Amino acid sequence: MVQSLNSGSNRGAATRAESGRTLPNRTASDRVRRRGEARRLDILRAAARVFRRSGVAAAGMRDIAQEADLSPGNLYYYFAGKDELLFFCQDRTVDRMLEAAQAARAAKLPAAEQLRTVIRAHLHYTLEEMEGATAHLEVDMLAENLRSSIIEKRDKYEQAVRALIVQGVQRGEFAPCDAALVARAVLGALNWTSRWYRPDGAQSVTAIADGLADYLVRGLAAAAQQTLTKPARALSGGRK
Amino acid sequence: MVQSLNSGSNRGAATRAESGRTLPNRTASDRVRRRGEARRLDILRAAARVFRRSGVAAAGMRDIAQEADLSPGNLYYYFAGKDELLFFCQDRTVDRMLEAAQAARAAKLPAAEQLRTVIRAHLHYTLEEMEGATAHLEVDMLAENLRSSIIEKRDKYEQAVRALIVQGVQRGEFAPCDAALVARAVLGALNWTSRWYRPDGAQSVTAIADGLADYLVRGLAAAAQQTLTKPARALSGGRK
DNA sequence: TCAAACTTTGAACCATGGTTCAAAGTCTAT
DNA sequence: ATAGACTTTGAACCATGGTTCAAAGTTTGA
Repeated sequence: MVQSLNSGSNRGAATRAESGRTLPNRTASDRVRRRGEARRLDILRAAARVFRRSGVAAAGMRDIAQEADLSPGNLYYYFAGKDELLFFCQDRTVDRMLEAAQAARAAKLPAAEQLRTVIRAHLHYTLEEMEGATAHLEVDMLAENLRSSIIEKRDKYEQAVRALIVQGVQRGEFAPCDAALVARAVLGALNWTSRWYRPDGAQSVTAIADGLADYLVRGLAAAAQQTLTKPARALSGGRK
Repeated sequence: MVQSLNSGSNRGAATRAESGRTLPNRTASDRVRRRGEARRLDILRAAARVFRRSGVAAAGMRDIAQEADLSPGNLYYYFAGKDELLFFCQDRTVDRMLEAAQAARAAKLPAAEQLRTVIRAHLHYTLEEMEGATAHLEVDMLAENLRSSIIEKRDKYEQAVRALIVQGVQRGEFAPCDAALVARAVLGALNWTSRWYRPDGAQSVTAIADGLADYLVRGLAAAAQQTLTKPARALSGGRK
């Protein structure tokens, strides 16, 4: 879960850090490794930025290298290739979202609030964190071996959201519904934001999150308590 | 609007059909032109199929040619290139959806029913018609000139949906809301279906459409009439 | 300060895939 | 049947872009 960032091919540093060779002084090589990982993260963020800006397909390794301030060839010292770059972007993001979903589900809150929390987290990780890991959505570009791993986690996340809805229904807080379908509708509405959201737009991410949550939760709320869960916010457009 | 299918580069037939040259017998050359257009449509459908199967980026001209039963080079006799192929796919689909949205809005029906109609049409054109013109969603691949045209129509469509929601609110059939955001949420939920829908899955397209409509409309319905507009369907999964 | 390990470079390699083209095949009108 | 228009072919062209690599630069440990 900690996902030390170097699981796949690691030609670079950090590999032989474990190899028990009684190093007289461990702090120094630790510093090297630490720096290496930091570098990797920087590169990853740069890549995510380019992915977001140009789209995964159009993003070239040369572009990414430039954005990360290093030579094209040097990229391959830190990552095995574009696939791995994309993979880590996606993996980090989906991990965060999964965590958030499971935490929300465990929390002692009304189902509506749980869902709200998930929605907020989802948009945060999709649009803000990790330079807006929009890459999360383009799984098709990965080679089979990497892809399946992401798909699996993605499915797990979807299950978590679905479970949250089912739970709400069971508690009587949500109206009965086709939870699988609704979960997909919610996730679709959320994921689609990456198509139209612009960082310099009128609405902040949290404003968008709140607005979407209002609508998406209302469609679920059991008729009786509809107005109880949360007073529907006024119809505004550009509150910061 | 009729979009005679050959607006861009048309090196092939149909171009000089207009050239006033007093043809002794028009029916014959008409037949040729007719056949040409039919062929173009076949190719377009084949392309759409490949786009859907492999994704726009991964779909190669050679694949498309094979799917359409002709040689790679021959494709270029009917279409200027991959861009144009993708363009026509998208253009046809968005035209249909726009039509449907405007028709629905003009119809004398409760807002909830109007929205239902749009949702059904949207999914129909996205998942079924035109071999499931999933291509509709990948605008980023087109060159600037073609892309802007599609974007424009797409925006127009979004406006139509939004207007429909606003209208519902004004009539008091929908609860007040941020119509722009809700419209995007609805469209997101709909467009996202192309990521998970499988023709051989348990639910038919109309079943999915109904299910989504139930949820998406309920989130809009004014509290008072909520149960009036449509009795919420039972929670089923696989009705044909 | 020296050797080993770690980084960096950028030019070159190479597969992929969109596109072109000249030659050949087929159909239509007379 | 024949000229001319319409189709088809598939090999070759070429730009793009991911990737490799050998050599050079820098840091670390003794």
